[in-house]
Amino acid sequence: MTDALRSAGAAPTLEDVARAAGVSRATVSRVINGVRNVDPTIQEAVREAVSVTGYTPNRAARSLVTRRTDAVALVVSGTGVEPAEGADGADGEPHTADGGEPPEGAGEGSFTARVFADPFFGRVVTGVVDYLRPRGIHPVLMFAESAWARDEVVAYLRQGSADGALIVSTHAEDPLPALVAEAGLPAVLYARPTRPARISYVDLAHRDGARLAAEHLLARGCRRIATISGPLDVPAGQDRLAGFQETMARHGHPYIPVAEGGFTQESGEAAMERLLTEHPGLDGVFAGNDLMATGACHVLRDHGRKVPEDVAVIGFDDSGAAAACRPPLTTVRQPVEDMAAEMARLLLDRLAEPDRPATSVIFEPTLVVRASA
Amino acid sequence: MTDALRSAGAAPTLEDVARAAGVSRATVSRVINGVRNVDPTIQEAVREAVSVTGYTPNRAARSLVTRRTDAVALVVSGTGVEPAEGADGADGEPHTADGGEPPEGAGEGSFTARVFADPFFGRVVTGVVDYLRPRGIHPVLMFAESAWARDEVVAYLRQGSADGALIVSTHAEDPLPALVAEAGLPAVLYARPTRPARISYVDLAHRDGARLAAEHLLARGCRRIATISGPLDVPAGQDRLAGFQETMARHGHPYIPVAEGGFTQESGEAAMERLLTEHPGLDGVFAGNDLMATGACHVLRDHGRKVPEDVAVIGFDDSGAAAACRPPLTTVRQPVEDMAAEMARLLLDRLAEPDRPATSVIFEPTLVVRASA
DNA sequence: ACCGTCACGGAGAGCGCTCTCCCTCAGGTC
DNA sequence: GACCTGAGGGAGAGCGCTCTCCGTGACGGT
Repeated sequence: MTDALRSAGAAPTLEDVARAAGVSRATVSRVINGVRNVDPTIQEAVREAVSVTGYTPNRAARSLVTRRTDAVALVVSGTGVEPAEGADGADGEPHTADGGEPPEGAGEGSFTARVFADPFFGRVVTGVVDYLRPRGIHPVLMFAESAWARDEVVAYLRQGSADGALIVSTHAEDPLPALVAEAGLPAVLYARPTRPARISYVDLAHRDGARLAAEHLLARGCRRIATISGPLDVPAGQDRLAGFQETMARHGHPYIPVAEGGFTQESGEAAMERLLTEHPGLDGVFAGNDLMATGACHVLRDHGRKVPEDVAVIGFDDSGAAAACRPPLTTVRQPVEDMAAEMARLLLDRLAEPDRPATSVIFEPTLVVRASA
Repeated sequence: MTDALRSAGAAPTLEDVARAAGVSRATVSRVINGVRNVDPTIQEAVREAVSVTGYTPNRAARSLVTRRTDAVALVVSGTGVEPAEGADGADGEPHTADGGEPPEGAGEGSFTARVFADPFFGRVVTGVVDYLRPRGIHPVLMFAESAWARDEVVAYLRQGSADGALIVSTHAEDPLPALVAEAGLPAVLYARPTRPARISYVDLAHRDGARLAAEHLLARGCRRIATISGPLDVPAGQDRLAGFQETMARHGHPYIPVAEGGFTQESGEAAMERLLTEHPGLDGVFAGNDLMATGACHVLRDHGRKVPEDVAVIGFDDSGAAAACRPPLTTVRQPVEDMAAEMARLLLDRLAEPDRPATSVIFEPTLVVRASA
């Protein structure tokens, strides 16, 4: 009758299974977790009892003793407001409200909305999830765009609600990596932290990617080349620009017109307009990412320039936007999914061996030639 | 000295705080959870002790007793393979490697990758997160594209790893809603389930949206109108088509050429090509979503048709793709973020009052007029 | 026949928290 | 003064699990 009550009421516990199988709790636990040797006959009996009772281990109880949750925080970090001084007007970071209170915000302008407007994050999620899933780890989505949100992330980890964090930072000067590192919480970053910290990360050799783009443009015969850079307060933006300028200089083009964008299509359009006004004769453009390259293509066409005949355009990332663009974009591929998976791998390694020192893995970009250049 | 050891070693517990404040565990708990009256002086002492010890409540321990995790599963459900055309095979479950094994898959073709290729999901996440965050609830991202994955989701919920589920189904004949409903697990769906189930959902009045599009095209003077439908095994695809045909019929256009697409840009391109071959004279197109509309615009331009002068194009969703398209798309807006937030609200309501009956909330679409029609 | 040495199962002590009791004490009330 | 009341605080029993011990019995070497 206890069984009857059980099946009707609360979820079955280890105790119930043990009783049903005629063994002790410990044995059931051993069978379930596949640890130590258990007599095959008993194993069978336990499995039988498990399926009869419809038992599912209670995660909270397990976590309480193992100190593991099999969950990791996947946090998108950035700044909602936090002035990002340095760069002046073109900071590309709209000023939203950012109090000490949890954000009640929603809609178009919210941080979360902006984040997912970029296909980049979807790719990160894909890479992370595809790696974590077969390993039984679940990602908890978090955003850390304000001081309040950052504290929440740290608290979340300290509470042991997640075993570690995968942090994708959209901004330099992001305080989160330092916070997490100081607290000694296991974490891995996407992109090198601005200030060095004892924390692992994966990154791309942005300069090499920009070099690839420059060389391709040059090899194509372009001679009046300009670039639409990403935001200059983001390392990726800086590095791509620097690498591009560097290579161009080495090939005898010490001066390259630059228009700063904000990694969005609209900002790419605006930047292209500016470039076109000041340098109507340009015949090649390297954009800091595909979204901006797409915007550039639109503007070029609006101005009667054919891509690639009149102006060659190269993007960066090889995101979905690159293939969707007309013409399809020649672009520098960033293997985001692989990088995200590696990030997850580094974190899991670290969790397995807490003493393991921080490491970094740098990926090499490749040129994907399509129609735009 | 105990304190010294504490601060160096393990995380402080309630016990530590209690000792520091000179009260009992129960009192500290009361202060932290703000339940019952506690003397203001003692409250202050406890808060002080909390900050001195750097205490953070352990979530697992709390969950163990409260039976709440303050986490919800945000699950994207669907089937491994997209096409499912013909829609005859009725089973809706295309045959993928759908064994008992966890998927090790990754990259371009993986379910997760395809999911995030569509801006739609980013918007759902945005809506959900923006609603949940201020309420201290965290979303755990899950995918349920195979029998294995579905079982995992159910197990996850049964384990009490999450308090409930928000399910976004990409496919009709998706078995997950039924599984979850049967198990009596709290859940809310995005889009009405194919087979009615005792489960709440939010949805859009797709037919009304399609009517808006039809009327706009007609009012514009289009007379040779065709449509690119979404996949016909998805309710949203069916309803939008049906609503469109219905309205057109009512206005004296009983026959409307239809090309079925798969909600992707490429499928929109292919469908447009087909339409153009068979009906070169068409002057208006309604696409089942913005991605396909964007593809249609590309193809139309490739064929020398000006949008909207020669052919008017209307999309559906008002996703980021609509504004990014050249020309910007006139489209039927689906307030995804609001709908997602509502979905979260319904779930939280249900968790607060478990007996509350299942409800549904239907949103009305609106027409957003831009340049393409 | 004896003593390791395994292989295997059970007992039971927690993990850190919440929450129900129960106790105490101040302030009425009759 | 006896009694009630309600506010405020403590004790302690678990929540369901893991894991360290320890006990037992089978086996083999000497």
